[in-house]
Amino acid sequence: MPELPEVETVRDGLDRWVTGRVVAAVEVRHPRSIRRHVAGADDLVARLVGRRVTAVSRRGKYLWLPLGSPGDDGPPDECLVGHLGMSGQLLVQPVGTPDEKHLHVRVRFADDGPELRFVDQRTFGGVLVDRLVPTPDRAAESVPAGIVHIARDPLDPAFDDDAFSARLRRRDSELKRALLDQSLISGIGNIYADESLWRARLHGRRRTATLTRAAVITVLASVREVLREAIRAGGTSFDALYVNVNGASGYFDRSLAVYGQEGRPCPRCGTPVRREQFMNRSSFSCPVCQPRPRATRTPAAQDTPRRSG
DNA sequence: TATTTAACCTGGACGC
DNA sequence: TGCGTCCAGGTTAAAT
Repeated sequence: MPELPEVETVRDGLDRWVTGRVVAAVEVRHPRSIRRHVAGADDLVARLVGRRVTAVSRRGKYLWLPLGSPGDDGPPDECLVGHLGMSGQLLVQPVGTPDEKHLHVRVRFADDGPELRFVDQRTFGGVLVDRLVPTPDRAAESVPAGIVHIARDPLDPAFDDDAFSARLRRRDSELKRALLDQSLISGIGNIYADESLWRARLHGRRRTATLTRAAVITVLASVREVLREAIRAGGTSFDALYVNVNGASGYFDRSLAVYGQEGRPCPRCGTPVRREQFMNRSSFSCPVCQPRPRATRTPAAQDTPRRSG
């Protein structure tokens, strides 16, 4: 599933393949993929054609391509925003390559070179054109207007560890829930939350208000370690749903300690990894390295029975 | 106001 | 073989 490492891998690929190119034509094949562009497909196309992609930026799981205008050297005021959802792909394909089954948006460039395709099986992702606005904390930076509520991600040099620690500890919530809250810290999804918590030896149901500042810093260090390793591996691919812009899979799935490893030995202590239900998701952890906090040991928190078969 | 839950969506896996 | 059900999970509107 596309979390920060997968999105960063895509961003890096797009930067190499589309930055500096001018949009010649756009084809919207599935309206759901542009549902967040409320003005509709015609407006989206009109805002893209003739614009030059000046860069490829990212915050958390969001990507955007700032759009320059011919004859205007000023900073871009609009951008093409993309979110991959659960199964979205941004592919760079030679013109004439057979269409993918779930190809929803195609962008052709004036140089007749490889085209950009948005492919999405489950259509949770999408693209839109949005205004670029100054970030609340740094006026010199800009982000798409629709994602100003998204927090900086932990690999952002401007991420403030102390401010995050203070906000986290003020919350009356659970640690994993907080790590998945993109308005608090962005880029982390179910996979890397579980892997980070395992490295930090903390259970996801640990109450945030009970964490010391040192514990929060340990969690942040684990998160960064996992994310950086995953980026080096090109992301995590369980199936064909996540690939880079050239269609290649990442291989961080070989390094996963607990996620998807139910019943297999914990790499640290050998205890079988457990699976629990949490926030309508599966959570994986080590029963010994990550004991459940006693106060939240409720029937609902018990291990999920294995599916028969 | 802060926090939690449910719905959205598709296709593969599995049981019958 | 075919049908029904479960499951994956990021985001956000709705509920608590």
